[in-house]
Amino acid sequence: MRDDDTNTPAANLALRQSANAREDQDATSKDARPRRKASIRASNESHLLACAEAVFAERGFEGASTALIAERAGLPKANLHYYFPTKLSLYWRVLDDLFEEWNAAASTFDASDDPAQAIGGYVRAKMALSRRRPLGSKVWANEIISGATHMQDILLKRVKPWMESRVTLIERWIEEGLLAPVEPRTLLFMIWATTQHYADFEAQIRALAGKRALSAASFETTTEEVVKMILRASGARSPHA
Amino acid sequence: MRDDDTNTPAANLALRQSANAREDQDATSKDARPRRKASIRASNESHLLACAEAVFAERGFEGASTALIAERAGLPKANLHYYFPTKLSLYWRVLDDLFEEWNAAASTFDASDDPAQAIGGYVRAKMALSRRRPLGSKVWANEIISGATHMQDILLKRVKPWMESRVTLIERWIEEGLLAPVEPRTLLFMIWATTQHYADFEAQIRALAGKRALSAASFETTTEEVVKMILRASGARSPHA
DNA sequence: GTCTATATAGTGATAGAC
DNA sequence: GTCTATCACTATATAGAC
Repeated sequence: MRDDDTNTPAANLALRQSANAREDQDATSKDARPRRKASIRASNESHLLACAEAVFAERGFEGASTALIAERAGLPKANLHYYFPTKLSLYWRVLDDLFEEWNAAASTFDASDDPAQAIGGYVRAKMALSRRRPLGSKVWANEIISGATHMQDILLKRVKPWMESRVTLIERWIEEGLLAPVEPRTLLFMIWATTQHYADFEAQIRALAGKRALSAASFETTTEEVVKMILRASGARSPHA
Repeated sequence: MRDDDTNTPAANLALRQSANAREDQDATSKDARPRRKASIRASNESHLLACAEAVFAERGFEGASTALIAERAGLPKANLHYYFPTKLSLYWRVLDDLFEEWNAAASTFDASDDPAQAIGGYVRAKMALSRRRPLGSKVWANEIISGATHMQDILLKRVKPWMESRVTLIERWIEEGLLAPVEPRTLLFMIWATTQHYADFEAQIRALAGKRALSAASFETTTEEVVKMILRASGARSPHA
């Protein structure tokens, strides 16, 4: 929600206020008051979450300050602490949000029984996610680099089970001769690393390959290039060929 | 130098002092004084650099504090500022150090005219570096994620020229039919992303694959698995086959 | 639900005795 | 070359008027 207006505090404030105003117009009936309040809360919270994602991405958890997040959101710091009592509670909400997106992309892995389709589709979904929400990917990366102290639960209870079942699936594909005898986890790590690189190492890619390399058209081409290379790496064959 | 004693301040102090004592024993001649002083400086500086690398890796530049770095080194904060006037100067020294290692690994790319040898050797060198100095890789990753503001010079003047010439080389291999028609930069990014993942995402790998996955023997196997997959992805053929 | 003012602790950096 | 004491500043978080 409004995840592209995280730059100047002034612009943010203007957007935020017009959004509130729009919601106020609908609030004409008797029961409007609680609905409007709820809307204000929802609007401010999601706006703060978007700004927090940007600041956590740029400076990590310890380096981020609630003052800077509030400033970007065009709100006083005390307001931020009204919605999110502690910096950690705000951070957790951001991480939780990110996992939901991760999970949505993960589900594309099961879209087909054909390994080339499944893996190709998953790589495309991960590349699209890197493109659409690079800041989120950076927050995740920062969290893992810093030791993943706040993500042990997500990793162990949510990500690990997903990985285990996908490992089993990949092993079956190998047995059926549809994939080269790869180590399934190594393949999955390679997919994650390569696709997330286009979000996390954006600044390096820009410096080395020029910003045109990150244009929409170029990103499409790169995505298909990555798909091709990952499929070759995994030795995927069509089941009916 | 002593890059594995960055855990407890007490242990660090003990090691540091015994190192100094060892150096003091050699300082018996007249001209020993300046040499001993130089040794103290060199020893303290490199010890501080090692501890700084660990703290910058865990918390990023903004999140790291000179107090914490000094504490890990078993030195008072004022001492750190005696050797490194500002936090930024310390950070730059760490980045500079890291680039030297990056550069050493990069040179392995030119060890052979055979693309399979060159690429395979480079992947092994990068995996070995991830294994030997994961904290350094994390500092680099953190710096790029945060926008690479302090690394523009290194990226543009050192990394980019290296990449350009390697792109030309890869394009020649493709013309000669020794490589599949891949986009050279996409291949290089894939190599970097995949190999550095084993350093930067250590915590995630540990959580998902268990710590035995990061044992020495397992890492060797994984390295060869990664080499195999990258070579397949690039479609490398031997020039004399 | 908003926001000024502030409590308390930590920050980078320095002075100056040893 | 070492280290205590301290400066000016910023951090998270809260109180309490509006």
